[in-house]
Amino acid sequence: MQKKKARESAGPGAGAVRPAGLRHVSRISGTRVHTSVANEIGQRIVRGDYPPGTILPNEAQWSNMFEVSRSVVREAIKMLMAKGLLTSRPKVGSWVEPRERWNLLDRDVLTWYSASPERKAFLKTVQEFRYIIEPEAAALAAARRTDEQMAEISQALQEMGTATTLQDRTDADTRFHVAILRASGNELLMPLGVLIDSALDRLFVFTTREVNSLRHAQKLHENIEKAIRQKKPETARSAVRKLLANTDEVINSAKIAP
Amino acid sequence: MQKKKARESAGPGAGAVRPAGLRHVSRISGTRVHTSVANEIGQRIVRGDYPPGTILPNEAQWSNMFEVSRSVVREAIKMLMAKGLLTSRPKVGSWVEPRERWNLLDRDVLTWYSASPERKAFLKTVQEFRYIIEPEAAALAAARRTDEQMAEISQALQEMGTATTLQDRTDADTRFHVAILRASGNELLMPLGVLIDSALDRLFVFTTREVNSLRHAQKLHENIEKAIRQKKPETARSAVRKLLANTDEVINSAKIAP
DNA sequence: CGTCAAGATATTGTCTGACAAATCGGATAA
DNA sequence: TTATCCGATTTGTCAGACAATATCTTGACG
Repeated sequence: MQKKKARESAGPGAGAVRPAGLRHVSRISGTRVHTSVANEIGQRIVRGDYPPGTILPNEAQWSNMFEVSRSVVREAIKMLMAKGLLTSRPKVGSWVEPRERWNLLDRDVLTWYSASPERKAFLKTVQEFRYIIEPEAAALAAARRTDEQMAEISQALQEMGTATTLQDRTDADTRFHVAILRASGNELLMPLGVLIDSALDRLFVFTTREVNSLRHAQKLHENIEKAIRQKKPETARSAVRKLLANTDEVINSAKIAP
Repeated sequence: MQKKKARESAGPGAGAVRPAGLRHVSRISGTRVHTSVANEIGQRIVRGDYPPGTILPNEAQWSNMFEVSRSVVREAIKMLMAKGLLTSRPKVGSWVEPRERWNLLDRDVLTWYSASPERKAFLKTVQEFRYIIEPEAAALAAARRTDEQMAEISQALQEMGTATTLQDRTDADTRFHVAILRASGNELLMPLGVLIDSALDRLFVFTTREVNSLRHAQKLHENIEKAIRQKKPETARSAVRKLLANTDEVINSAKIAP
């Protein structure tokens, strides 16, 4: 999982001892420069620094700002273009596309989005979305899962139970939910795993849960696993709803962290 | 809507009178070369020419194959990378990522996907997905729609009714459904508009519907609009389900077109 | 014989500079 | 006033060079 990497703080490039001046984009070692530039620009756009419709600085300006070559800037811009964040035309430059064109379900865009000012609202939106998707996914999984897929789900559940650190537990939790999406047999549901990933990652902040709460959550997960194992779609559906309701409670009862 | 553009057949570049040889990628005038290259490579990947795990030709080879510069190839590859189709590393090259990493809900990927061999299966998957999403979206819309959003929905409906060509009708149909997604008030639902877009586009092939069938479909749409207008979530939900069921019927009763 | 280290090698990553193409805006002409 | 041309700006494309990185090979050594 590249989640770990994403969690690292991005200090000035580790291995970035460049002849002429330090890189003006934050890099983490091993990352390629165009990726960093794309991250930086993408984050700024999603964060709202450049509202939709705004003309962005031109390639030469980015190139100066970040002290990288124009090719790097161009490759970064192409990546953002591929995610629907912007469009360019000769003589006019690149401008930010309206939000409805953004590929919000893209892993990167979602990451940038989840880090933007309205974190609380974001989490609420994601939860609402999960309410729509996950119960149905579980129901489909209960109807169509293969034995391999079932094993994957069960294993993730077990790893949730035996996890020693909260981080490990969260990772296993994510695997559990994503495995269900996979078992649903609908390819279009799989890309939504990034959502859950992101949600649980955000949720991570809230979880200073005590043991009782954790045990309860575990039980709710077990119910889902059981329903899918026994191939009971309707039971699976409502089990997921219960889990989500519980998650909502956790969010609401927790004080909002910075 | 750039839907029109997507429907054009892609003959050898119109304005592509190049000094040395014709472009080896199909272009439509106005398109940029890197876009065409990305399209070509992306299509091949999604179509299955290069199964996941395969090492792709290297940049120099693409450059030769398409008779374009390496920078163009690189920009194209960056776009595909941004869509999760591939990853590259020095000395080893670029390889196709496993399908679950693909950003299937991306507009382009979806277009390539919908054109790939298993069209029928694709349509079925999309329909199943719509069953999950759209009823809930309509229910949310019924609960939260603003008057502007309502106007948008109603207008699309009306344009559906007065459309003279099947193409116009399909476009209005798409607008209708997307407007509902927008009115749902959940930003994450909006990107799914591309799905509906794609689905109706595919469906377009099937629709040699006679007048009666069209009139019936129109009525079903009206029911949805009415429920949202009257702010009745439960009614909206079931109205959408009825429409989708009708769509399924159309698909199943139609002979599969080439 | 196997294991590890150093070097050769292939491929992407980055830089630079140049020119082409597209397009916007204003100046000019009908 | 409207249409047309022209200049200027920005992205688009090209070419060639070198750097960084990872794989593979080869050889030394235990």
